Amino acid sequence: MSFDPEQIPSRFDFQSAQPRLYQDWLNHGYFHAEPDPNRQPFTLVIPPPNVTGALHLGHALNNTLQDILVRMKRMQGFNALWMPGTDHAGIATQAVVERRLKEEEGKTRHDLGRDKLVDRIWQWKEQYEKRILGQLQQMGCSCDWDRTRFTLDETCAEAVRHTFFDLFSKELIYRGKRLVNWDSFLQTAVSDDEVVSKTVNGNFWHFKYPVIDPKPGEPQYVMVATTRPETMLGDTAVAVHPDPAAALKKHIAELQEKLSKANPADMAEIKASISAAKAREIQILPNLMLLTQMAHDGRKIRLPLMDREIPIVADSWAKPELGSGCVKITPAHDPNDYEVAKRCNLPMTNIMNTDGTLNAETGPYQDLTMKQARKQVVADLDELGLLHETEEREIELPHSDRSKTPIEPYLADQWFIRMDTLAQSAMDAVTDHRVRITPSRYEKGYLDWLGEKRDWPVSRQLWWGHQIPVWSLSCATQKECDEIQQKVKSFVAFSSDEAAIQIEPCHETNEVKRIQLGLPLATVHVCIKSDHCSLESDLVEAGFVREEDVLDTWFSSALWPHSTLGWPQTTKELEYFYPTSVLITSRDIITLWVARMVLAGLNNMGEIPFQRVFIHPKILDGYGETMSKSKGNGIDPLDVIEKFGADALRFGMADLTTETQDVRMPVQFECPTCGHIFDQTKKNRELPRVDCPKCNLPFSTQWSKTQEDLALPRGFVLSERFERARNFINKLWNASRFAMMNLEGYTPSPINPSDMTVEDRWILSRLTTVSQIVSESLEQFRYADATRELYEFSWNEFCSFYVEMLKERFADESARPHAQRMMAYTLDCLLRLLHPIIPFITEEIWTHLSSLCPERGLEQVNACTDSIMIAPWPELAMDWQDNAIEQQFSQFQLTLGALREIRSRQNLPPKKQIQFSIRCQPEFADLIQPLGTFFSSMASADLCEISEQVSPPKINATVALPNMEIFVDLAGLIDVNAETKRLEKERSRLEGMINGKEKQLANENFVKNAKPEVVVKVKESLGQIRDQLKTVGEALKDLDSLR
RNA sequence: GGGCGAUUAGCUCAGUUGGUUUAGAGCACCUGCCUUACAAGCAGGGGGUCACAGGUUCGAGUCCUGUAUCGCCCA
Repeated sequence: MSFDPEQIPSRFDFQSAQPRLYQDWLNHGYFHAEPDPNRQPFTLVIPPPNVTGALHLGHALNNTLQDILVRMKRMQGFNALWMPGTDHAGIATQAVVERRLKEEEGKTRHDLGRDKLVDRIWQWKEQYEKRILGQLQQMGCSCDWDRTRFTLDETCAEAVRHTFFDLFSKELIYRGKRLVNWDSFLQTAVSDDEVVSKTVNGNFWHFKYPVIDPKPGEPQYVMVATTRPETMLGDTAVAVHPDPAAALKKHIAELQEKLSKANPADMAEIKASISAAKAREIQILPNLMLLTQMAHDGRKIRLPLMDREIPIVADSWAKPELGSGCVKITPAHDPNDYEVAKRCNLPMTNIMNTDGTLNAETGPYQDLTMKQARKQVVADLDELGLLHETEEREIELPHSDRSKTPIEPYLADQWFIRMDTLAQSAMDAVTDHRVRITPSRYEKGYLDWLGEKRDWPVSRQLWWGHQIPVWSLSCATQKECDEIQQKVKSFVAFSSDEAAIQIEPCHETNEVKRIQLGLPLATVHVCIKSDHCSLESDLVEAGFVREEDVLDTWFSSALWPHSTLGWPQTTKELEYFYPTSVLITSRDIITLWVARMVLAGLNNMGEIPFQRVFIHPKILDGYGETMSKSKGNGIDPLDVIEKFGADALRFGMADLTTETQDVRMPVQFECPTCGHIFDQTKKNRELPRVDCPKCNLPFSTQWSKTQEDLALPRGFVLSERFERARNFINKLWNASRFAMMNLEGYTPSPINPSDMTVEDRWILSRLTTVSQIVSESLEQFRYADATRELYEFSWNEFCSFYVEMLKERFADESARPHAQRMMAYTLDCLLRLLHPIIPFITEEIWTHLSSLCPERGLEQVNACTDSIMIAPWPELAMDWQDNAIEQQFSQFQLTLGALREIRSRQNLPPKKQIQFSIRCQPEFADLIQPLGTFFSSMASADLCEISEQVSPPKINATVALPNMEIFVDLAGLIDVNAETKRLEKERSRLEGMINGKEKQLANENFVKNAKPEVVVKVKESLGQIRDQLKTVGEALKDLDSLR
């Protein structure tokens, strides 16, 4: 292939290059990995994005980091597998589809039925999965697409089923009545993690419950208060503290303790609390003590409206320092009351239907919604004269994160995973560092959460998900129960490898009550291991009914590292690629996902799922708020790719990946009409149309709804933070372009060390250091360090110095072949180091470079690989690191900088050639001399003389460097004032430093205590600075004489 | 209430175990340049009592304590 380097455009056309290069990689199968015992594997599983919606910037960050790592490992020779896939995200996806169904067709899921709804969700999934995978591809992700999995596909389903069966058999899964967070809109239980607390305006109602047959001196009523009066219909007790006097005393003591440590601002408030508590000791304590006694005597009160006798119980949940000191107990609808009921052995009365209306237990209130019932209950109590007071106050109300409706605590049948041993195994794996979490501070949260060992409720009353493989049948008597078990075991297809039985006794332990309520004695559960088993039909025939509920999404995600590799089948992939090497994810799912993967991996595989976990930062907007579509401050990665290119997106992402936990990214709008970029504000980010402040023309946003708004051009939501990366890519492109323009006639040959110039040795030394730093940084997930190193090196060393210095050598026929080889080799290495971060541009340049120099190398010439993707990772021999050369070069750089500064201060025209001389020791002259000619090309300054004996020209500008004095001949040019100003500034800087150092050395303690080498260093530099000051002083004197 | 983290230039961030010539970068700003790789560029410049108050130390942006503000997570 031949091409004309002059034709290369001065900007990288990423829009045309990206799809072309990506397709090329796909065609060559570079992303695909097959087990190969002769090579070492490196495995990553993608945190499967959920199919609810398109990817956002957080995903872009997450996947960029994974791709960088996997591309580097691939180049390092590992057999690298990046396993891709998506997550079905049960509740989230079903909620989205249901909402659309409602909005567009006015239907509910029940109108459609299970199968049809699930069909709809599959359609949604197909659409979004395609989009998500497309986004990953546009970002350049090198996933092994042949192995793409979905948490609801057949392979994953088999893994889920096996796991469920295994845990069921070990009795680590059980069904029980538990108080769950009930989402009455979606009609499912949601886990604690899916609940968010919101502060809303509410009321605090105070009611009087009449005491039954009060004795003389005893209160007529017990006062209780609640924010949810309708729940009183389900009250089964009223509680009072078992020792209110002691509790109140303790409370006061705690307040006093707090007061002693408080700062003045808070004191008044605490003092007020103390006096209030003390007043209580007088006003309400006697009454409470009386009630406590009544509780012990088994006295009862009459629950109004329901006309039910309920006990007064003694329980420490009732706080004597709060309200009336008594609290109503609604076990089936309040988590705290539920605990009280368990402690006091109280009945639990469920008053709610799954749709949030009241059930038959509530008599006349049946079928009312909670809201209606609240109104009615308050009115009815008021009517009876039992409403004491209504207070207004702000209350914390839990809401479902998915449907945004208030959560109803609700007593329901749920499947649970017993966490004690499983959680412990996952804790041990991190404690003994089989699994290492980076940054390590996140270990604490992981261990704390698992340490609670709370059983994990895994059933969800949804239709989208893995349906629980359990068939159940209730029985009324023990005999029936035994017979049913016998029958199940007699089925032809039954074997204990394929099916397991659990007996769940009725939660109602009171036999009389149980029979009264018509509850079964027990329920027989049969779990079947595999699908399509004839056992299923046998069971159904015998009257068993399959559990309708599906499993929590995290159940299937927990298996991801092994299920994607084919478990429970013993595939060659599983044997070879498991355990995976690294997991990269964000901190909000350490507990939800990471912890569960560890325990599932240990349970199913007997081995950890990954060796290392890297937790990356979270991207916030310029106001420090989480980016989200619902706020309008979300940046679409595709917009960034379209405007800045995928490489810029990736480089930008890597560049902000420091150890910090949050990074801010100010968000801007870009006007589609005039291109003006301006800050997004909390106000304009919510508008359906925005007027450009520059051209005044409106554009549409994600909020546009009306025909009129939608017809407007769409404004981009972007961040200027990607400009730095885009500019860097442009710089690299142009440096490479320059290289191409000068590689004509290149002949491959090993590079002869004796031909090497100072700058050759310098760039090789730097390149060696840089490649080492980049490898180490990426190995330790210090992405920002790697990008910064590469940025600095590419721009400030390679472009600003090495390429500049090569210009002259390319023009010299005799120096040209060597210079070309050096250029080809250096660029080659730099591209390889950059490739994992910016794969597209490096591949494009690689292709160009290879067409001009198909064989290149340093000590040895090799044919380059077809693609940079499969080129080896640069590992330069450490011999190339040369401290002396680097020091020499930095002396040159200092000199050049000084010359440029003088030119600038003196306002000399760029093309005006100047002369200068250097006075220094011979050893320094030897350093600078070989680079002398570059002063001319890089600063239009000719070095006339360099020696110990140089005497300054009559009219000159002087620069005092350590070990060197520079004199720029300014005859006929000098601006005395400018020069005087410059030197005076320099003088005061030097004086300041001398002052500081002298003080330091005058301090006996410093000289005595500091490390000797530090003291020596200070002394040395003081000497140097003094010399410099002397030079500056003399120069100023000379200048003065010119006035 | 508990935990984690942040606070460094107008903005976004670096600053490796305390000690290189008294804090760096990008953007923004000022000056001069279309110097045949790059104006998304080149050369130069201005701008910071490192949130505040104590402490440890010969020496603190860096370590300790407290305070303030902000963010996230958990209850």
